[in-house]
Parts: sequence; C-alpha cells; structure tokens
Amino acid sequence: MYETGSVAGLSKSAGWSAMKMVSDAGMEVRSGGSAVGDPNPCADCDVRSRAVCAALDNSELAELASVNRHRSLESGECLFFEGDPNEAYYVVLDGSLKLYKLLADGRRQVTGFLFKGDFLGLTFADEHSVTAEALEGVKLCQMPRSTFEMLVGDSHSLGRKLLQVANRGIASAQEQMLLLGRKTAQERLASFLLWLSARAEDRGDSPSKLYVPMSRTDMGDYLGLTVETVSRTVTKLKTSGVIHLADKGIIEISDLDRLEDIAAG
Amino acid sequence: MYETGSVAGLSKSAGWSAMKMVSDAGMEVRSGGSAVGDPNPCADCDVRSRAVCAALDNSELAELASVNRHRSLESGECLFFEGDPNEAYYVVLDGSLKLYKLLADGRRQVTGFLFKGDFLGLTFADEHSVTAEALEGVKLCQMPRSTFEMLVGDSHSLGRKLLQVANRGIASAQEQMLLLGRKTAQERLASFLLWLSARAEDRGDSPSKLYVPMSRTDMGDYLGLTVETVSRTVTKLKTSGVIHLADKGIIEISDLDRLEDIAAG
DNA sequence: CGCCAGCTTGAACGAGGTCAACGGGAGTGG
DNA sequence: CCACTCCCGTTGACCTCGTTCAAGCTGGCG
Repeated sequence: MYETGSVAGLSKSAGWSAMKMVSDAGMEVRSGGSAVGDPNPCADCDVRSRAVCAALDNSELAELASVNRHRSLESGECLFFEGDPNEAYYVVLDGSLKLYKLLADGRRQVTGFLFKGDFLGLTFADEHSVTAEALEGVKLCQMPRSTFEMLVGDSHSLGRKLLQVANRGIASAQEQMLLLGRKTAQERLASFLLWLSARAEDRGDSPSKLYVPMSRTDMGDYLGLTVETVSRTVTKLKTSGVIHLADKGIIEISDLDRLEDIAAG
Repeated sequence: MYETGSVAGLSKSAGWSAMKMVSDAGMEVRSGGSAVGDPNPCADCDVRSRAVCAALDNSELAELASVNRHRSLESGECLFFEGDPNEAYYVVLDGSLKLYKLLADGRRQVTGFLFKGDFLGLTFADEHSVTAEALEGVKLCQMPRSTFEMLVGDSHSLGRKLLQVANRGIASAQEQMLLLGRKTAQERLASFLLWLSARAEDRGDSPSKLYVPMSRTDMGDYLGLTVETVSRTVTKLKTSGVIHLADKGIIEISDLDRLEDIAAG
C-alpha cells in the first residue's frame, strides 16, 4: 500500500490520448512524448495536480522532465517483482495496477491497488517489497531513482509531500489490517466497495457507479478470502438489493446506507 | 505500524535509571531530566544512536533539547486515542507499547508494537489513526509537533530518516497483511516469534530467549486470532519442543530451524 | 483467605475453505 | 458461421480450522 496519495483515474484514457503521443509499441518514450523542444512538458501533465509532482516548482519540473520516461504495460505485465532492485519511481498516468506478495506455495496477498495519479516506489530501500502487475493497460511516468532522490533532497515541499503519501499509506494499511484481522466476509466486501466509492468521489467520478478493474480473484486476494466466497458475497449483496451488477467491470451501489451499515458490522 | 525504525529495548530500564532522573510522579520533566545547565542533553541520550534523532547534528539536537519533555506512562495507560488531535511526536526511551484500532462492537486489531528507540507519531496528519497504550511502564521523549516539523523542514537528513522509517513501516505492514490474509494460526504465531527474535538480535539481545511483554490477548489481537487459539498454538509449539516457556514473559526458541519451517508454511 | 485477571483446556459449532461441476463470453481456427 | 477452448464467475455439497461457550487452573494482591 504505497498509494492513496491521490487515488484517481479509472477513466479509460482521457488526457493521455489527447497528448497525441505515439505509443511506440509500448516502449519507453522520451519525456512524456511531448513535442520535441517543449520547454517544460511536465508542467502540462494532466495528472500533475493530483500526483506528488504537484509539490515541484517549474525549474524542478524541467529537471525532472529531462530524465523521466513514459512507459506502458499491457494487462498482466509486471512492472517489477518482489525482491527486484529498486531503480525507479513511478507515477500512474492511466490504468490501474495491483501490488502483491506471494508465499512459497502460491498463496497470494494483494496489498494495494494503484490508480491514475498514484505514486509508486515509495520504498527508499534497495529492494521492492511487493510485485507490481498491471490490471489493464497502464501508462506510467518513470523517474530514475538517483534524480528523484536528489530532487527530494533539494525540495522541502517534495519531501513533505512524500511523507504525507507515506503516512496515508500507513493509515490505510492499518485500516486494512483491521479488515483482514477482524472483519467478516460481508464486512470486508462492503468496506472494499466503500473504499472504491470514496476514491471515485475524490476524483469527481460518480461514487455510486463504480468502475472495478480487478477480477474476483484479485478482490479475494486483497480481502483475504477465496474467489468462491467473494462471488457468494457479491451475489448476496446483489440479491438483497444493496448493489447492482451492470456491465462487466461496473458495480452500482443501490443502497449506500445499508452498505455502510454492513461495513460497520 | 509506525515503528520498525530501530526496534530495540525491552531491557527493563538500563540507561534510564542511570540518568538519575527524578520521575516526578510520572509527569513531564524538562529536557530529559538532565542536570540543569547541561548544554546538550540530547547528545548524551542513550537511545539516540538507534532513534531518528541520530540524523540530527549538535545544533539541531540542542534546539530539540530546548523543547522536548520526558514522560512516563504506567502499564495500561494510553498516550493518545484514535481520533485525537496529533500534537506531538515521540521516541520510546524504555518499555513497550501497542497500537490498535477498535470496531464499534469492541473487536480490536493491534497494528503494531513499539519498543525502545522506536519513533511514534509518524502521522503528518492532524488525527491519530490508532490508539497507543503502554504494555508496561514506559518512558518517552515527547517533541512538540511544531518544533519537530520545523526541524524536518530544515534537516535533510532527518527528512530522509523519517522517509526510511515510514517505508520500513509500510513494508512491515505489507508483511502483516500477508500474515493476516493468508497464513494459518501456526504460521502466524511462528512468524510473530521470529519477528520478536529478529528485533532482539538487532539490538544485541539473545535472539533465542525472547522477552514478551504482551498478553495472549494482545498477541491474538495482533495476529487476528482469539486468545484461545493463541494459547492452544503456543501449547502445541511447546509440546512439540520448538519453544520453551520459562519465566512469565519469557519464551525461549529451542528449535529455530523448525520454527522457520513452520513460519514458511 | 477470597477475589480477580490471565492462561489453559475441552466440547460443539459455524463461517469460510475446498472440491467439483457448470455456464457464458472472448478468442481462435476450420 | 460454427466448433472448440480457455478463462472467469457462479453455485452446490461437504469439510475444516478456528471460534464460541464453558469450565477450571494459577498466581498476585487486597
């Protein structure tokens, strides 16, 4: 759970395509793919206001723009694996990812989901503690570790911002421990839906019509449940009229009050 | 889980009593209770090397020493409650605490334990996300929020240190999510004992003779189990010769390899 | 001595896991 | 266009691990 900085996105493209970038077969592209000679491409980045970069001034942004790269991942691709050396920091420009840890026998625990605007790589350690895998097509802004850490040293506001992001991550991790350690299956699922809803609201999307990019298996691995239990619990919520399943990947909250009651126990 | 910065301590007093402080009925004491006129009491603090303060230079330490306070708590006393305004940062000088969250019906989740040298209050938010309660007699160094945050702004090394502490907290929170979401009772208890052991080793104590200041209930609330299950599992480990229960509050690891096998699943 | 809190142990129960089958949609190939 | 496969989600039947409920047991403390 690094994220929760400003969780946003899910809108399936928006600003990205508007940038008229050539996707270059999914590979790295210089400085956001902006027109050659753009004096400060980062200043125009459409996720900047909700990302950590909001803490940087124009000269710092220019410095960052000279070394960052845009990358894209396809659904199911991994950005890095648990144990990999930590060589870069990222901001999610579009799409979503999951972070997870594995046990030797394959048991999996998803520790967080990342959406548009979220910061990734808040490790300040040499090794990644989790694997990061794309849930769908993803666009990222990649910043080399050295440059970014230098910027953190120079910019008080960036350091402060990162501490805020880290602390929000800790608070939401504590919340998740409460969920995993003490809540029932119904309470877990209800809490999860409310969390998705709150994130949607944060970015101005409808808090009742949720875009859900993750599979039932991913939800189970996040909530400490099996696929079957997730499925049964979703069905129960649907049958009792609390939620409504619309198109694939969309869950509508029909009765928010009741959902909140269920989440509270 | 703020802690894990440098988890240490447990030795039941040591440096503290050597400071010849008047405990002043458990209330606040100026600048570590050092002799009046000491030019830089923080420089002599015996937990400094393992605490965040290690990142400060002498002038910064002097500044800190002019505003900090020592406090003590008795077993069971709360330093602050979830939802309380966040007014200070703390370093644990001696003793241990638990951090926890509660649900409306009383279900409790312990999110971390703090030992000597640990930093507390890494929130950078206005409200505490957990309750902090003493497991035994505790001595703390309390720094006012405003001064400390100013120091963070001025000192690059302190900011860096805090980011490290925060990130270690995030990594160990992820580890705990894996434990709560996917491990069996035996694996949870074994992982917990190994964690205690690693902390003991960090500070130079025996990694096989563990000081365990928390009750079975606290362990259960940390591991997402009931007291009964903790008790039964401890008994099972004891019966199978993996651990040995010595004096109250002491657990000896008799067969480390087997304990590691159990923790791994 | 009696009381109380913490720990242990036993017996029965149940929430969620496991195993198995099935259905539907997307992709592929004839 | 259909046949086939694969993946994902759903549903059912059964089982298990940990919970719940209920005693006891121990040690500290008035």
